[in-house]
Formats: sequence, structure tokens, C-alpha cells
Amino acid sequence: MNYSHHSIEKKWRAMWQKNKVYEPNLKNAKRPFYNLMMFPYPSAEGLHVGNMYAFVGSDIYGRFQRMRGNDVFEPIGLDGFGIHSENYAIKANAHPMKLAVKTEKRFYEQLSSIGNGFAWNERLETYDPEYYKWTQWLFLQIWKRGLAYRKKALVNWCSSCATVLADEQVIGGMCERCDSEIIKKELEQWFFSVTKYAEKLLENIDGLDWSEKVKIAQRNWIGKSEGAEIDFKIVGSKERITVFTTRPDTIFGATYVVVSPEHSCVENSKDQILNYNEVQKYATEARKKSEADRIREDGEKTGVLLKGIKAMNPASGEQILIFVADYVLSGYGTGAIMAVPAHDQRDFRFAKKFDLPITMVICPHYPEPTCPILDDAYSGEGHLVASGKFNGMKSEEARGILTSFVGGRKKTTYRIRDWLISRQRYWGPPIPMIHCERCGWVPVSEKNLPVKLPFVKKFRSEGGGKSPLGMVPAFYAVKCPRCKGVAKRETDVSDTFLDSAWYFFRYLDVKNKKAPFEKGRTKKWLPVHMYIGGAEHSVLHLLYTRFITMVLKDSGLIDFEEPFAKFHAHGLLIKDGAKMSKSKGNVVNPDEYIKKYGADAFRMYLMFLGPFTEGGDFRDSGIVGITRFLNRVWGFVVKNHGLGSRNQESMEVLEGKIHHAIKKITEDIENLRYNTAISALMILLNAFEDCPSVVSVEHIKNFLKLLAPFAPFISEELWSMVGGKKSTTIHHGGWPDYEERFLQRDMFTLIIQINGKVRDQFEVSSHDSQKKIETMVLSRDKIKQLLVGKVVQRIIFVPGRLINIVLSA
RNA sequence: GCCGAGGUGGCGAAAUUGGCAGACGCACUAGCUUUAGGAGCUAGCGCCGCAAGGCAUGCGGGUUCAACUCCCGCCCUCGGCACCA
Repeated sequence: MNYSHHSIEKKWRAMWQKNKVYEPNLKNAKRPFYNLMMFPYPSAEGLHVGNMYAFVGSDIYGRFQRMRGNDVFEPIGLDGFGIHSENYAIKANAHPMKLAVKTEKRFYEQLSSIGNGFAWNERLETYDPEYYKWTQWLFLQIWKRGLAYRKKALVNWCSSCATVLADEQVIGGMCERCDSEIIKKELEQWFFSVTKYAEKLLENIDGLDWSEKVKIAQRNWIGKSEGAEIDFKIVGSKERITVFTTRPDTIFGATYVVVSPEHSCVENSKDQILNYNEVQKYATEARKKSEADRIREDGEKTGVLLKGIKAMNPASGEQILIFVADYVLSGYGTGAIMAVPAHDQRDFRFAKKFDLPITMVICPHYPEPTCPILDDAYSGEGHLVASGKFNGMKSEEARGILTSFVGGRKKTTYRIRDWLISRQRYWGPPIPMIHCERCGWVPVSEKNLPVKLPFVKKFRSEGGGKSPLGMVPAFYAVKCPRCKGVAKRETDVSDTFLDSAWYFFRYLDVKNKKAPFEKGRTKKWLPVHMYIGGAEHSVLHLLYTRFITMVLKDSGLIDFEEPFAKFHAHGLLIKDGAKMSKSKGNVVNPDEYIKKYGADAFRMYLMFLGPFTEGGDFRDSGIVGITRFLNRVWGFVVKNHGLGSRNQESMEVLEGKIHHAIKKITEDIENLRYNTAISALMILLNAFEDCPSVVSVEHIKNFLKLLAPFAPFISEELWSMVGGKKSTTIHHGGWPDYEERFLQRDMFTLIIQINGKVRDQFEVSSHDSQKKIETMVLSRDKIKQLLVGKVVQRIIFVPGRLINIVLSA
């Protein structure tokens, strides 16, 4: 007996909407539970099956919490500003502002078709002026706290597209869109001082209930390393080069110094450097070098000797050479290093290429008198050699001692950089700053927000580091808010990641015109109880969001500093063993599946094909198994719900199975193991079908409740059938509890092993003693035969499971 | 190179603290049912073997009465970061 998914989906979607089934009272909810899923970028032709997968997985968790009596808030919106959407508009040859209207409609239709319990009244779009007004406000708060500043920086530049790109759009050194090489270009940019929060961002990680994988990724990205700053004097000059090192114990082995192409010592010692032109040429070219070139070089080092100047090793007093090389990065540490080729692989390769001395100062086999000749750097620990009076000292101990010996300072460095926030693009919130010749940078007054993004026909970046808005005098020609003199509005827009760094605050108060959010609500609903999203965002988005939350805390606007109590990344859906992509032609269109099989079947199939946190392989063939299952559920309930239980004898066995399923499914949902929860539902249905006369209405009700998070439509329809006209929605119907007493079994199947191999099995009572069981086992014909002529050495008995007879050899 | 995850039938995958390897589903085979197509129902289904039995969780060792699970050494796949001193 098949059911018509079309009619019941339509019916219940309307009923849920009408009865506000998924709209919690944001102001007065008693048991708030914020169930958040990362909102999508509406950048493609529509929602990808991968997005659907993620949303369904998040929704099941939300529905489960709602049935447990929580006031679940599951909002939805669109991360519609930004390069993704803009690129799609360019490709579709449409204006992003006009296209947004269309994609919005399309996305929301698709999102409503999957049957999620979204709070539709609270939806938001980041390109809505009512939203980005507050994104701009947020920028001003950050500015006010002295955490926004401008500086020159090397940014990714695609000359073919004539635009800067975000780091995440540079794939293997190539432009994500046109696949041409990316070069670095120096432009003055806006930054947020994320590094000022580096220690707090790192420290708090320990207390988060996140998957360990993501926590490790965050720690690595922050990249704390402890070491020392040490000055190397330039011989015959007042100048000095300060280096950062994590291995001050190797300082006697520092046989040269390397500075980055941007380092100030090149300019400062201009007159002493004999080959200044050559050096400058190298520095310019290194800067122009594309990412792709760097990858091609594959560790091959380049550099130029600074002729005419030398540095002094402060430990040994030796005069050593100075190089400029692009393997030293200007953005990390001091932009200069002491090179210890014996104990650092990069320095080793450079030294080999330029034929520089390699002095081993850490010996792994001390006190052996000789150290091996190295074919690669040794970066482990050991004892100091060739280090004057420090010989024989353990390398770990020598770090601090040698640092003070050469007058160095202990120093902690972080790998994380400040957040480059400005984009020379059109489709984003204009940065709310005004530049005045006399007053410098002046913020737009909060009461004048939003700085509206004007409709501009020529929205494509033309290049030269100039934004599209830079061509629109009507936009940028303004008076200085402070002195009323001639001034110019900032024409860059902010990064998409800023839009998405605070959206979960706004969901709580989307209609608030006076403030971005209200303290009572944030206190009630935040931090987010459960956050689910893609693993690709486990570094940047989560880090930026944490940073913004910390800033809001320090501004006194909220009273917590971590936004997400719990975060779990969902897995990746693949098809035919490969990531879905248009170029491979293996993209699955979710709409067709929903139309053909129904949202319930589609949801369940997606969740059944593998563990949610690990993803899985999407095959067309698999969904029919779920369709069969749902049809059988339908047929069974329709046929049996009016009959009631007619056989008390086998009732107990069935009760045990139901309670076992409740326990299993409850625990599985809590741990996002939806695939095994669904299989438990199938097992339970099989048990029902084996003895329909034992199944009561209560049993059916419990079954439907367990099914409800996965298949919300069919379970609601059958619920109304079972419960009659007066029944309220199953989705507020309460989650079934299991009772331990039903899980206990009087009999169990004992496995009999001989030397660890299964030979026999039979039913025994759980209350029988080991001795009694042993006697029963040894008197079984099959076992007796197998033991003829053998000596039993020992017997291992595992209660409730097995017995293993060990024979002597 | 570094970090992380993983490797189990024809396929997607299961397997509390070590305790029946392959649950559940797909595909397949046989039978029933159906005018046919489709669907449904019943049974079977890791590999070799007529059977008894043997062999099986990437490869090689080890611990144990017992190893997918723990330990040591390799190989491969996927994801992330990538000259971070």
C-alpha cells in the first residue's frame, strides 16, 4: 500500500506554518535551545544536495530536542553578500542586486521543500540594508576599540579578473574562477587586530565541546610558538638585525643571517650594500612571484648575498654573511632569521645551494666525540657541542641560558595574522569610514547608517586596486563629518566573513530597528547550543566569529565570550567516489528526488547512506530501500492501528525490542549517528511485521515518535490517523523514554567456543551459575564429540555472552 | 613535508569496556503473485569446498583463552595546512 507524499507534504507544511509549530517565543521561552546550521551562500543555480544533507542532519537534531520539550530555535537565512554570489552574477551575466531577488526566492522554496523545522519569521539576508546596517555598526565598534587599522599589505591579485581575491579563493596558486595565476600586490588595506586576541582564542579552545579535529585545526592556525628575539649587530654600524628563533640553543651554529625581501635593513644599509641594485631587483621579483611559481619551486631556495655588510654572531663573535631570500617571510616573527643549517631543513638546503658553512652544534649521540656528517638537518634534541663553555649542556636547558647570554629576550609569536577585511569589490557592505585631508579617517556617525550600497551598472572590478564604488563620485564625494571639509568615503567593502561572523545574534532580533540585538535575548539564547556546519569553515569562520564575540564581550554588549557551546562538522557527500562538481558532471539535483520520492524518503536516504559526521557516497539506487520502508510503515499503521494488541504472551519480547530501539535511537541522535538510528527503526518495523497481533496503539505511537525527526511528514499524517482529530502535532508530542527493566533479558544465546572458534550455541537462563552452565555445555553431544581424546586446560566464561573451552596443545 | 580522518562482502555500511565479523539497506539468485511493465511476498546470499571443514576486517610482526578493536613497523586513499624559523 503506497502513500501519496505530495498531498501530505503540502497539507502539513501549511498546517505547521499556520500553527507556528517551529516558532519559539524568543522573548519568553522557558527552555531555549538554539539549533544553528551555517547559512548557505546562494551562489550557484540552487541548493546543492550537499547543502540539503547538512540542513537535514541539523534539523533532525533540532526536532529531537524539540520533542524532548525544549523550545528549539532553528533559524535560516542567506549569506548572500560576497564574492561567491558576485562571481555567480558575473557568470550569469546579471546584476547581483537583481539576481539576489531571484536566488532568494529559489533558495527559500528549496529550503522549505525539505521539511525542516525552520523559524521562517526570523529569516535574514546579509545583503538586506536592515542587516548590513548593523554589520557596518559592528565595524564601528571594532574601530572604536582601536582594533581596526590600515596598513600596506601584499594581497592576492588576479590580473585576468582584475581584482583582489580572498585567500580562500586562491586554489593551488590559481584563481578559483578563471584558473589563471595569482600574484601578490601591495595595497593599503583595512585590518582587524585578531592577533591581539590570539592568546585568548587559543586558551578558550580547551573548554569547548567541539570535535577534537576542529580544535586541533584552530590551535594550528593560531600557531603559538615560544622562542626568543636576539639582536645581531651589523659590523661597523649602529644598525642591527633582530631575529626570532625557537632554538636559541643552536646559536653557535648560526653561520649566516637571512632577511625577508621587505626587511628594513636593506634600505637602512643602502649605502654600505655594494650590490644594492641586484638586491632590490631580487626583492621586487620575489614579490611579483606567483603562488604557482612558489609551489613549482618545491623547496628550491633563492636569495642574494648582501655584499659589503656582515653581521656578528653574538654568541661566538664571528662575522657572518647576510642574505636576502624569499623563504623568510616578512609577516612572521621579525622578518629575519639566524640561519642554522645543521639544525633546520630550510637553512640546510639554502646553505647547500650557496655553499655556506654547516656547523653542527647539537649532537644526538653525546658524549661520542664525533658527530656524523649530515645529509639533512637534524632538528631534534641533544647535547651542545662546538658551543664554547656551553658544551655538553642539554639542548632544552640551553635555550633559556643562551638567550640571556647573548642579551636576547623571550618572545612568543603567533602564526595567525590580522584579518584583512577590505575588498575592492562591489557586492558587500561599504566600509563606513570617511577620509578627510585634515582629520584623517573619521567614522560615519551611527545614526547615518546604513551606508547604502548604491545600484551601480558597472559593478565589475576594473583593476588597479580600485573598487567599483571608486568610480562613483555620487557615492564617495562627501563632507567630513567632523570639520565639514572636503572628504572621500571609503570605497572598499568588507569581507563576507564579517557578514557571517555575527548573524546568529541578529536572528534573535531581526525586526529590531534600534539595535543589532537585545541583551535579554542574547542572554537567554546564547551561546548557541548546537552548531553544525561544513568542515571547510572549521578554521576561518569559527575563528572570526569567536573574535567578534570576544570584542562584543569586551564592549560590554554581551556577557559571554565564546559563541558556540557545541560544534560538529558534517561529512562530505561524494558521488561515484569523487567530490561532486559540475566539471565532473556528477552533481545531484535534489529537487528531482524530492519530487519523485518525497522529502521524507529523501531526508532518510541522505541520513542512511553513512555516518553524518563522515559523509558518504550518494547512489541513486539506495533510495528505493527507504521508499519501501516508508510504504511498509504506512501500510502497517493503516492496517493495524485500530486493532489493538491481541496476544499478551509475546508482548514482553516486543516490549524489550521497543525499549531497546528507544535507547539506541536516543543515543544515536545525540551522537549524530543517524544511519544506525534509521537501521534500528527498520529492525523495529521488521519485528512489528513479524507479530502484528501483538502490536498495540501505544507501540505504534512510540514508533511514530521515533520516526518523526527523520520523516516529519508521514509520521505527522499517521499520528493524526492514530490519535484522532483532537491530537496535536507529533513534533511537540514528547520523546519516548525507555525503561531499564524491559532491557533485561531472562534468556540469552550462549556462544560455545573451543580454542576461540565458535562450535555451538544454545539458549540459557541469565540466572544460571557458571558451574551449571559448564555442566550443560560439556554434556552436549556436539561438544562431547569434539572433545574426544582432548584435555581441557581451562574454561573461560563471560556471563551473558560466551564460554571458551581451551584445550592443551 | 606537517596535521587530521580512514582502509571490513559485488556496493553503502554495522560491530559498548577486546567476546558470534558483516546488523540494516542496495544489488543479485530462486520460488510465489501480477495480463505485461513496475511493485509486492517468501527464501537464499563473505570466499573456497559436495561435505566435514578451512580461509577472511590494507600488509608484516607482537600481546591475549579470545584482536576490526590494544602495541610495534610499513603501504595506500581522502581532507586540511603548506618555506611560520
